[in-house]
Amino acid sequence: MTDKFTFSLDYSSEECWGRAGRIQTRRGEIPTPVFMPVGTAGTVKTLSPEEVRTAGASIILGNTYHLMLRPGTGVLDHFGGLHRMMAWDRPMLTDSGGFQVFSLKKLNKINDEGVEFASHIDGARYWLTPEESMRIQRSIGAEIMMVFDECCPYPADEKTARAAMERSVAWAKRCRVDHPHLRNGQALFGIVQGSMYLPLRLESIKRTEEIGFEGLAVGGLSVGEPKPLMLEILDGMMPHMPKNLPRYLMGVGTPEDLFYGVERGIDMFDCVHPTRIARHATVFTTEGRISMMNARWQLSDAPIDANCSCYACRNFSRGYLRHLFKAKEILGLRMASLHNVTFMINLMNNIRQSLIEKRFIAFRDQFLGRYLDKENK
RNA sequence: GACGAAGUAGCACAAUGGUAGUGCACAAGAUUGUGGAUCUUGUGGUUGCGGGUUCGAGCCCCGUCUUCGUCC
Repeated sequence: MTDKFTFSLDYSSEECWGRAGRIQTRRGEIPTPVFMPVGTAGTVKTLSPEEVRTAGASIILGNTYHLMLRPGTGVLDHFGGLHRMMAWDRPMLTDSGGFQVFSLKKLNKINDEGVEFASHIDGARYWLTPEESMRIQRSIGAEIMMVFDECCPYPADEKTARAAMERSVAWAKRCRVDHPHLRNGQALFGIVQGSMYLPLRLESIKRTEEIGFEGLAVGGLSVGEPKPLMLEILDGMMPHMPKNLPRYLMGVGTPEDLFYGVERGIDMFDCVHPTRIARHATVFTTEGRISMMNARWQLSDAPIDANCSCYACRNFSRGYLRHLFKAKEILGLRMASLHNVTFMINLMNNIRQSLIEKRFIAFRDQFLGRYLDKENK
């Protein structure tokens, strides 16, 4: 494998901040904008790698925190990394574990050195530092690694937000020192923090960009704040984000979020939402979200979405899928997951095409008009 | 046939003589860098039937029907 990692732009929209490009990696190309399915613990839950490929995924996520606890770096090293262990040969991105500092509140200690976790599996204590996160992410072996950051909760006062931002910058420098440009063939992305304070965000962009990374992510959004506030912060930030780097909005989003992000210049998205709600029977359609548990589908011969190319939509009725969920059959979770992942990826492909063909705004308005208007269903 | 026990929401069960509840099921929501079936809310009762006692009965008394058990 050659250690390549480049980002190039095919087209920048004149209608909005959106752009279409491609990331070249040693394991293949990632067209952008891209939606990345999340495979936290070495699997996109319920789906085989072949299914994830068929859904059209060009890259998936793995998670440092979870993989460090289980199977651990010893096992990962034995198998020569996660790609080989899970039989996924396309690109991969790993989160740094920083988010779990925020989302798993059972951490005992956080200081400038790092974070002490109590494992959610057996309570054992683990130290995670920027250097340790880099070491673990090298064992996993993803094409894209993320810096170890501190994501502060919402709401947070300005002092708390600044402290988390300062610490994230300091940790980002340590990550870059520990993991120089394409060490081990792996790229490293910085993460912008600053909570809902635009001045902090802008300072974070500047100081993180100066460190020098292969991509820049927006962290700390979609953590419970109102959607308009998230978009307001993005509006303020995006014009100041470097144009020559891929821009990654972490942990977002929903179908509508893809439009909101792309038109503001985001190139990469990841989110557990599509696969999580799928396991609870909620699926996307071009006319909005529906629950496959609803009684009204009992006698329905229709597929989830007649325009969808996934296996579930080509073969199964809503009536059958409802039965599977009511009977708690695993196939229901699998088919809903496959559909939602396929839906997000196809939607992003269409968004990319609409950008290139200079009709993004029209496509956005047409899609959201139907998707968000649930009254007509 | 005799004796005993039990009949309460679709199901399984609670409820000193004082506003009939819980779980499951059913129904509708929620879920955003995943702690793998979670959380929230809601619908649903002539307490087998008929009398009686009581200010008041799911509960006490009588009758009756049904089910289960034991014995003949």
